[in-house]
Amino acid sequence: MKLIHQLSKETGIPIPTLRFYEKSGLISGRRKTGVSTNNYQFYEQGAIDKLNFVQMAKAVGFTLNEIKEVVDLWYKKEITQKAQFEVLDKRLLQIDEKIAELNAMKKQIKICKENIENRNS
Amino acid sequence: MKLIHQLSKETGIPIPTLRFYEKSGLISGRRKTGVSTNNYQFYEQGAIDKLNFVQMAKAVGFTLNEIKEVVDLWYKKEITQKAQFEVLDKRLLQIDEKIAELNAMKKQIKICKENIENRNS
DNA sequence: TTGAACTATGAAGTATACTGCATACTTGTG
DNA sequence: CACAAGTATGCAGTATACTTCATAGTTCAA
Repeated sequence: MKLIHQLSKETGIPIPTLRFYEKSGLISGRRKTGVSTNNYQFYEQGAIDKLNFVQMAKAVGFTLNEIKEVVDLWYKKEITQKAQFEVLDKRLLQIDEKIAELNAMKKQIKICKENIENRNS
Repeated sequence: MKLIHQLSKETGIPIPTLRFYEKSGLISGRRKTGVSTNNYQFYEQGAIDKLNFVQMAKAVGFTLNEIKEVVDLWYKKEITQKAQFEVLDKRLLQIDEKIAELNAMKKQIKICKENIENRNS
């Protein structure tokens, strides 16, 4: 049960960005039951898990919408198993494509390095 | 020696985007020597190589600026070999980080799939 | 109890990467 | 030689993902 400040500290994501993510539907807190004097939102471990995933996915070029599709079914039972697997399997394919592209880039950069070595020797 | 239309066809990148890339310094054509009636830019194979690299790098989350740093030394001799290697090695590290992140995401998504399977059975 | 720190909300601003529009000139085909 | 298609240029507009600002209310330590 963390407030936004602590969530920010634990994930390294600035508070305004977390608010933006909340508004975008990526994470959501809830008010403490029985407290009506404020509107402070409390977050659980699940929010941290989601945010860690968001950071990884962003780093490899997924859009927030693509990430949201996965994160949305993190704890959901409403949609069918088939529909859930469709989303997840699509992402797994994208991931493998990205890994292949990264390996192709490595190859390309290594060729580039060899060219530099050869013409400077 | 291709005009922008053909460059677009061969890479699948829309002409306005190619113009944007040219303005950003990612690619550059040159005018046919001796022709002064127009300002048509001609591109060589190198432009295609660069654009293929750009597309891969973009797909895995590199920014145009990061990509430009690599592409800039594609055919350049001016900067020192050490400086060139620095840029390239930095990108190689980033690539390995991204691959690690993609593998972590795969693991996460597979766990997510297992959870779905278990709670629906 | 007061003031610093924290929280919420809404609206405006910024950076990146395009995307479209208007204009104008050039080239190739029937 | 008309005219469709291609090229160049500049500027405005859009989408995504934040980031900043202004305002206002809340909590807690001294």
